[in-house]
Amino acid sequence: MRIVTWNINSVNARVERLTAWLELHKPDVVALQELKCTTDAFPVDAVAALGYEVAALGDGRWNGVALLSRVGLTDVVRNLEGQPEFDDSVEPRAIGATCGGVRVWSVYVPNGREPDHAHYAYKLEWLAALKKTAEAELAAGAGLPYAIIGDFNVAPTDEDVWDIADFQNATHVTAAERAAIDALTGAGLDEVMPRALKGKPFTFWDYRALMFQKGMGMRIDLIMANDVFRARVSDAWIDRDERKVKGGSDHAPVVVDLHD
DNA sequence: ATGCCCTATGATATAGGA
Repeated sequence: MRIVTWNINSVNARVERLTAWLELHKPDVVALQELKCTTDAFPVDAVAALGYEVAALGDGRWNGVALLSRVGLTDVVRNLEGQPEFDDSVEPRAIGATCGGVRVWSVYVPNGREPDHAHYAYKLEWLAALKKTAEAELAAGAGLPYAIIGDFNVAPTDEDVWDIADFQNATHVTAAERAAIDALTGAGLDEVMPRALKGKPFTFWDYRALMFQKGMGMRIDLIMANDVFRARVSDAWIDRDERKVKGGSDHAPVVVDLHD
């Protein structure tokens, strides 16, 4: 079983990239983030033609998450338990479903903007709600393989950015953000570390200033999974080739393969 | 020190991304 998480940075701007990737790598389950479209505007027909069911959640301009599956898609849950609001809005940043016997969540964690910005406090509250949701589901669950995958907007260690010296007073690397990721271990979730196919195992490279060409990336798209899931992992890797293509997203797909 | 690029939108600028 092949599962992938990919911040696609507008699903409609990249629908041809998406379908090409699906045809080439044949994933069973796909978690997308940053759809940048409404739920109704998701290109359902394009992926249905390749055998995928879709559960999408979007409100238009920013954010937006989806799950695609060709191994069943049931028990869909939209938003977190007690998900905090920003600007009086519950933003479309989380969707969960059971696909082929695996419980999967696609999440797009708030960016945080600046450490003293209200968005940063929101980010930490959001991660706390994510933990609560995971704890509640795992406590009620039937021992299914369980994974929260997506764009966490946190680099778990200093090795996960090109140069920690460039991140003074920056988000994504603060102790509080990393503690919020570490706290997911309390819910029974630990990272599945992907392989880099070349260079460092980064998953995001800013479009600006030739960051990709200079190897200046970050590892912020994560796979957080329970022990039952992790015991089935046969491989995990980052498709940096997809970041190279003209018209690609600024994030690379992160793939995890499970054996039966 | 700042912007570089890319996206979507009551668009002819702006906000957001990280």
